[in-house]
Amino acid sequence: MNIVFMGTPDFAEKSLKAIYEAGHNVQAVVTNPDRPQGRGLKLMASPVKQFAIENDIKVLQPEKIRKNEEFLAEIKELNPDAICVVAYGKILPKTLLEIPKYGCINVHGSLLPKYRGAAPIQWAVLNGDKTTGITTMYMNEGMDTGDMILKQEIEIGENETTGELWERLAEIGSKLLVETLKKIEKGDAPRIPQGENFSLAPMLEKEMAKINWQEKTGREIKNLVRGLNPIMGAYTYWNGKKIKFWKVDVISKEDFMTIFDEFTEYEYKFKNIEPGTILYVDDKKGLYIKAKEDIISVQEIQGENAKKMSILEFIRGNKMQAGEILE
RNA sequence: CGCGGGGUGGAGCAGUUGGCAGCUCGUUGGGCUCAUAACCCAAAGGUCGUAAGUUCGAGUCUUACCCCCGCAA
Repeated sequence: MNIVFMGTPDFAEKSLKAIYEAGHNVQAVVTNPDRPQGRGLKLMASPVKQFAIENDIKVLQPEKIRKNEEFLAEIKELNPDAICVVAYGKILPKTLLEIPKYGCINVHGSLLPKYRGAAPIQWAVLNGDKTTGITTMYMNEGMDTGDMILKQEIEIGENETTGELWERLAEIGSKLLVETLKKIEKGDAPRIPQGENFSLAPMLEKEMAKINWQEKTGREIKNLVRGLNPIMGAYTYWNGKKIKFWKVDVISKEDFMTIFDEFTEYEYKFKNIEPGTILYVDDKKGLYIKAKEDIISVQEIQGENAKKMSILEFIRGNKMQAGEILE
């Protein structure tokens, strides 16, 4: 099949590679323009572009698509059988959607119609979902509102981070896309409307990365930490310094009391301790912080201007003390 | 010329106005205990990122370079 591929990050690169290796003729790749990125703001090519260059595929990088006649003409010229869109980051205009005879196929990182939008994988982890998956669909003009073709569900691990889930879904998505194309080619691809019952997964806002000790339970904080790893990292302030948590565990109050039986005699005080307070810290057992209901045990942490490290290493160099309050 | 932090024994850090290179952990050896991510004793391990400069004397001040990291997109 003649295909034009549109996508930008590594998630998309997996799919591009899969259809390329499945023997489809990738006529061109459309990806976001190179952006200054990384330290020193060097101009970086997207993973999709890099793959395309390595394999001698034509690369198009329009700044915008809507009302971009030159770009549209170029695609028409190629006359692809299908356009595959994976994490491209732009909504496509009708004029483009109508070009390929098999339509525009999208790989989405959730089980639609749940989590339409830019950050489905992140939200699945943030909300502590047990399962999620991949959906392929025919695109239309809305935001992930097209008719669905294939779906695959997977379980989310108890401790799985967005980054880990992201990679697994990229893999699954690439396979599902190849399968979808196969079905389309044979003409037996289903077309399932999404219905009215949907939810949204909007882009993540910067503010949400700050841990709200007053209102969040330990479990919610753990989901936040998992969900924001490795995109932003959930953070809080210790002694005026920003520290990020990359990995935490939740411990119930009861279990905590078992580990530190000296606390049982103060249990009556426990309710009055402010959330965010360091209950216990040393370089053997780690760092324990009171959350709204339960207790958080920090595993992996990152100090200001430092790299990630295990909590034990961090404590050796940073003299944290029980009773200090994080905010 | 986007902003900022940093390179000190294996790990994480401290090192004050330049004046004997330190702390916690780990490692090795020994001891102790019913027992622990327990405790006690001892030891090993550093050209303080590289090069030059200032100085009686530089981890510390100056300059250049290399490397690492965070923010930001």
